[in-house]
Amino acid sequence: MLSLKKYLTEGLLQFTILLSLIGVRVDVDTYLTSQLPPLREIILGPSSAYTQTQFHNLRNTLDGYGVHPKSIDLDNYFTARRLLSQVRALDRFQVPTTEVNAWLVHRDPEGSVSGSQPSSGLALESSSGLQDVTGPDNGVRESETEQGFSEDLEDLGAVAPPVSGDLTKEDIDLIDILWRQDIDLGAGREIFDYSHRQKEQDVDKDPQDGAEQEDTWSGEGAEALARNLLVDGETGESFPAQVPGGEDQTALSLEECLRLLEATCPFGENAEFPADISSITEAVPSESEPPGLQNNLLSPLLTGTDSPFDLEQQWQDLMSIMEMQAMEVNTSANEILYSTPPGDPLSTNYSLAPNTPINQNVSLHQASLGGCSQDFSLFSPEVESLPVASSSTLLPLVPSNSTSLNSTFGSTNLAGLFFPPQLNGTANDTAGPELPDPLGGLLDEAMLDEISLMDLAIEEGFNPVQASQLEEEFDSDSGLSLDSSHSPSSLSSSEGSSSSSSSSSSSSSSSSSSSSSSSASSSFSEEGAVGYSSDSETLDLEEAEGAVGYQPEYSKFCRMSYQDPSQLSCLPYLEHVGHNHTYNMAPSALDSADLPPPSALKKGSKEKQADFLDKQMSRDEHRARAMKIPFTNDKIINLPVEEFNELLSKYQLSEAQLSLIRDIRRRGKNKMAAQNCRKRKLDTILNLERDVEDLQRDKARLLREKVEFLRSLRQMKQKVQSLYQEVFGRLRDENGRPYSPSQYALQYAGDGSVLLIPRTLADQQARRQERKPKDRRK
DNA sequence: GGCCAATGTCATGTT
DNA sequence: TAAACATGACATTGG
Repeated sequence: MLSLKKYLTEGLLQFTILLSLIGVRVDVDTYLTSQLPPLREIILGPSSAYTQTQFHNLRNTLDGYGVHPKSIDLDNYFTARRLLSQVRALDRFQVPTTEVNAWLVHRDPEGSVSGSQPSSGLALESSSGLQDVTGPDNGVRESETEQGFSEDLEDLGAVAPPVSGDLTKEDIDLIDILWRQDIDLGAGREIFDYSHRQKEQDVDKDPQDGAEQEDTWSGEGAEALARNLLVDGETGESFPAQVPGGEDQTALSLEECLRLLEATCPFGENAEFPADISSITEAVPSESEPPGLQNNLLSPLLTGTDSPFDLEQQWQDLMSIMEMQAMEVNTSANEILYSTPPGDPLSTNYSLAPNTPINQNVSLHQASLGGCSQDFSLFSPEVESLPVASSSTLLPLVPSNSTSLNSTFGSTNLAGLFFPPQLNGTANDTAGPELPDPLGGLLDEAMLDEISLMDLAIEEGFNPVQASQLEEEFDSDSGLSLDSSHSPSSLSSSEGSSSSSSSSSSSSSSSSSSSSSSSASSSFSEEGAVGYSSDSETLDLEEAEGAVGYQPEYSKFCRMSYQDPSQLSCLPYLEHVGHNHTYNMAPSALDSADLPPPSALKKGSKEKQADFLDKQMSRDEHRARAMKIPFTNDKIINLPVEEFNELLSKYQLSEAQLSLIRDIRRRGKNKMAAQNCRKRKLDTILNLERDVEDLQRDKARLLREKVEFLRSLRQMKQKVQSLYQEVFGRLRDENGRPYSPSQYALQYAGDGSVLLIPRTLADQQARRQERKPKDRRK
């Protein structure tokens, strides 16, 4: 709850208030107290971990906005952007407003990112945010929008009829203004400051200052809206002069709502905004169709049967677009966007490649049916195929203790096993195991060996019930995916694990040797060194793909960087890995190395680059430069001792310089050693982890096999029992009377013949055979 | 301001 | 014995 409060910032509150004012019920408590994890996860969407990544991206790409990652305004920024994106998505997909409202309220910054769960909020937000940066120039976009957006509405099932040809010049001007407003950084940034915005709102509420803007919006509602709008001096955007009163709540259209929201979040997507505004203006005839709007607004997504699309279709569209927007960020978005033929509405409006497959079905189902799908994963086909009755029916076979089972399996007197007590009369503890074995030749030797193995397992504390429970447990553990039968590659992966251990260790040694002998850059290029973060990504990828086994390629990604961190910084996504620890640096050295000359106030690009390199330099590099060491730290560290001494002898170095050089060499070597050590540790841990997984997989497989054996054994026993009863029941003495089971028993002879012997004799033979295994054990 | 992961550094032991 | 390497422990930094 506390974390949620953090996100109930001003923009969010304003939006919530607006929604409530226009009649949408905002039942925050219901949502907050909702104990439905799937819904929560769907709504929560991104986690802080994900947004952390976005910090990097946004900081790198949205420098113009100047939003510091730690700035409290960043929350407003993300919230507002997400709100805007979702509101804009409303007209395209007819997502009810109430659903958007729920997303807002439920956003939890501490929620975990789930790759399989569709995090709609941030997906839109991040992709759009980056899209802003990579966005094309206005001119191209303008033409694209004019051509395509109205068709988009038609194709996406917008409510209003297509109006592509009805765009007035005012509309186009408005679009242009809004684009500039989005691009314009000056005013928008200020609005994110809460106090500043508060002041602005105060000013806006001042009727004296209420310079009303000329209404440039199309549609009937625009006039009414214009009365309440003020003009942003810098962007030309309309701001709400005052919040509509309670009587006019229902009259506030979605368009007005969007504009109000837009006023609070000037960082909105400029890529699609004009089209969206027009789309909402025309696609949602808010005032002319109040009942429909109300219905749309009040009908949550899960019950949206009135929507032009069914629920699944909406989710699929939404998710596909979000993913494709994300893809677009990573690829050359502009080319995709503007090489798209205008006839393809989807790709035109959403900057999508026309042929990009929409394959979010699974994710969408997980989104809408999250809880169920998770639960379903517990019931793997194998578990379901394992009948519940089998566990229960196995129960009679479960020995009360290990010795009884031993005697059961060891005894060859099947009559004592199969006959019910009332039938054979030998079901007492003493007589039963000692009965002779009439059907001893029925069981295969190999099967008996397996059964004896099962005995060992049982003696270790496992019984069939536990085995079945464990089996179910392992099977249900989708994360481990221990069921070998489920994944065809499990055995091979297990083999790969053992081989990978050697491979990783060998590669480890090779990497360390190369790192010590070769230059840093070469080691970097050869090893493709990345930090631990990439390791985790690789692991996540493996888990996401369901591949439990060790991937030999893993060690390649597991290599640590042995080179100067500054080289890592060349890779933007690894910037956070290459820390520049310049602590403990002597102030003099720092000063002499870092302080720019006074003339450096006007920095050129080269100077900036030099500054950047300076910052990337390590502490020892700074020291070496300060002490005017005439060779590079690479040489100092990596040269062999002889060459190193030779190098030192070539120069006239002071004692302080020599001391520093030796320190640099020692520290540099130790640094590499520490990196090697940590890499080895990590490799060891990971290998152990995989070994554990392999062992667990083997254990689960053995338990499954045991259950299967017990099941087949039970079936065989039943068959033998029925046959025994049938044969015994057909036997007649001289007088034509049946033999008494308490006095006679059937016994298989060694040659396969069946003998009818007295029970006492059978008991004696059973005792003898029971002694033999005991003697063997002794 | 605390937590955590990544990294650097030192001391010490081992090869 | 010196050099290189390994490793635990601690410090620092940035998110």
